[in-house]
Amino acid sequence: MTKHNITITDLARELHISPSTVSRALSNHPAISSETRKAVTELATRLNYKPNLQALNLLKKKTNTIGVVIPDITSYFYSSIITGIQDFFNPLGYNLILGQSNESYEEELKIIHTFASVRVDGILIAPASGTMNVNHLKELVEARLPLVIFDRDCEEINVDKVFVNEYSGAFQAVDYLIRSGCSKVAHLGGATTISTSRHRMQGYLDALKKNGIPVRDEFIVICDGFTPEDGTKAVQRLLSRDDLPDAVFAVSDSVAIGAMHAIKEAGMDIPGQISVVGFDDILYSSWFKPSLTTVWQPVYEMGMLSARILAKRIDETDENFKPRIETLFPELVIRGSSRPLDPN
Amino acid sequence: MTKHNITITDLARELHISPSTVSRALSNHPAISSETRKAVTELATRLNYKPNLQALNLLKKKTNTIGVVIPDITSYFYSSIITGIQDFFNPLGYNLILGQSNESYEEELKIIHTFASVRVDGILIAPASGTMNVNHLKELVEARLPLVIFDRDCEEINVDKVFVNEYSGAFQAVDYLIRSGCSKVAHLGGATTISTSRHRMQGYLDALKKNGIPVRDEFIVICDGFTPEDGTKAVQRLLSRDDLPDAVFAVSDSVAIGAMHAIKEAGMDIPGQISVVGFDDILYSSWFKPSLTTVWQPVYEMGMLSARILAKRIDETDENFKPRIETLFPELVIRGSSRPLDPN
DNA sequence: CTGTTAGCGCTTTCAG
DNA sequence: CTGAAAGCGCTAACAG
Repeated sequence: MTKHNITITDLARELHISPSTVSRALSNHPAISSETRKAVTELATRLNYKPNLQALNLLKKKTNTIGVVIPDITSYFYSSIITGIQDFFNPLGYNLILGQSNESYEEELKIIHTFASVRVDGILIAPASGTMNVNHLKELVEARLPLVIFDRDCEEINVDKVFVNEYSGAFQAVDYLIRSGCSKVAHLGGATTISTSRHRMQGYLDALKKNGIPVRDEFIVICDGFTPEDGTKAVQRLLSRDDLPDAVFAVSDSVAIGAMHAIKEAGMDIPGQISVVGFDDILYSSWFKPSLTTVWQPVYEMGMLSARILAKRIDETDENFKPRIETLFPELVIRGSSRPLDPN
Repeated sequence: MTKHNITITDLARELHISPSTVSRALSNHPAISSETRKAVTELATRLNYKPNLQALNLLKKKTNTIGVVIPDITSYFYSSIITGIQDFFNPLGYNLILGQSNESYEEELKIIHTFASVRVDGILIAPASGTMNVNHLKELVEARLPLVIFDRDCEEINVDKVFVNEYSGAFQAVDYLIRSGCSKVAHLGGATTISTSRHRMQGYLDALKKNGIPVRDEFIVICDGFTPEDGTKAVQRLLSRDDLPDAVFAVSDSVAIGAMHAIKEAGMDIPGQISVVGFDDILYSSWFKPSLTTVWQPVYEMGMLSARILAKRIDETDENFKPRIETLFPELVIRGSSRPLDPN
């Protein structure tokens, strides 16, 4: 497929002027006669000239591209974040290149390396759950490549970060469950390698404590993953015991959906016998039966804010680096899978 | 943020050799003494040298980036396609840049233009529903920029295309509904500006015809959009009449979910009184109550195949262009929202 | 086996 | 107001 993109030199040759003049005319340089400017712009549009950004990049040492690394683009959560990032960066003339780690450290590493080679202007990353070693991120910092971490924390690395306050979300959820009359609240947790799962667990524990309810280890089940099937399996362990919980706080909506399914299969009523609360507020959460009470996260905002912070860092000239850590607050959305609060 | 990425010239200076020798050493050129090669590679790794792909791009007139334009990254359907595209292109050293049209022609136009400026090696596009004028795509073809259209058709433009056979999916669904004992099958359709909606409608009509069932206009409702709310509204119009359908074939799972909700609200049993079938097989379709019978689409495969075809076109040298049109086949997934077939 | 040169497309001094 | 020249980082003839 041979194609010849027309260049500034083509225009210059055609008009019998120098490439530099064409360049100036096109970039609205003041010192250009209006005639030549007109001639140039006219020819340019006629020939459908498009500036070669590659050449500019090389010259300016800037690519106007941002690398985004996420575990899974298929999830509503991360794709919404991307939308936020894009809505911030596109109007500024930046393009996004995407990498999916699939929760794998090796893939993440590879992505980071190609992003570095491509010379992206900055990187936004939600680290994979499999990422224990963060040397690849430290390298970026040393290379002074602007980096912001979002959603999941990497304690060892000191850069700009944007999170949702998972702790608060979990606390709100469990505290509400207790106030709605539940006293035996179980938790279906996520892998403790992920900071978000840990913080949600902590919110759960503290809400129990605040309400004077002792923690019962048998009411805490760690799921293998975040699928409904994982939720089903986990809740079945809970249901197989004599002493049943009267509420389940799940680490994610997906897990909660699986849990609801198993509870209904076991012939129990939601929320009559067991209340269920999830986390995320996924797209269809209000359309399940019963509709799912859950914790909404400001995902789009998280994308926007991460992008804004990164952009600032990219433009920054001064050297003394003070990392910024921003936290956004989630909100409890009460629906049909849990009991209403006493109107008192 | 000042950073100095080390270059091939830096290495050359350090080792008192010429840049070209360094270049050759790094690219495993045969005519290089093993000593210099060793010295170069060692220094390169020590200094953490990363080739500047921008420079290479300029030289080779190739960016190793692919532009992908989709209406909405947030949908499970399109994000799965992206995964397919990525899984094909990443191993080949290509990066993806993403554009979301939000179903708007203007946005699509803007995206296409920036992609052209960035000099992507090829473009994959699922046209926006708002795109009636396709001059921007024609321009790409004229500029000899490899282009493949997927998911939604643009009849006027003659390039490689990859689709799912929507007609077949719809036909299978409706034919099955009739064989399961339904005779009054309604259709909740999508905007007829979108080729997929039209083809699904046609499959519905032909399945009725094949089974000798007359088409009843009052059983066809076009939804305003693809949300559950749209499905709810549409099905309510159906339920407000005297003569009720005994089955509903919805243009998408999302619409079907809204429809199911409204039907249950109206106190009717699914599938006892009304069967419901959707289209897409979204992530949670088996977790609704009842679980949703639907038409599964080979989304990941569609992404992969589109990517493969684009890659071929990019590598192609010869000029005589024969567009390829590929069709993938969907499959009916029978679940709880419809009646089982008589086992005969 | 290695150095020199030119050039990818563009901007930007420095001279007219 | 315009042109010539240099250079961003790299590769690829062309000479040695």
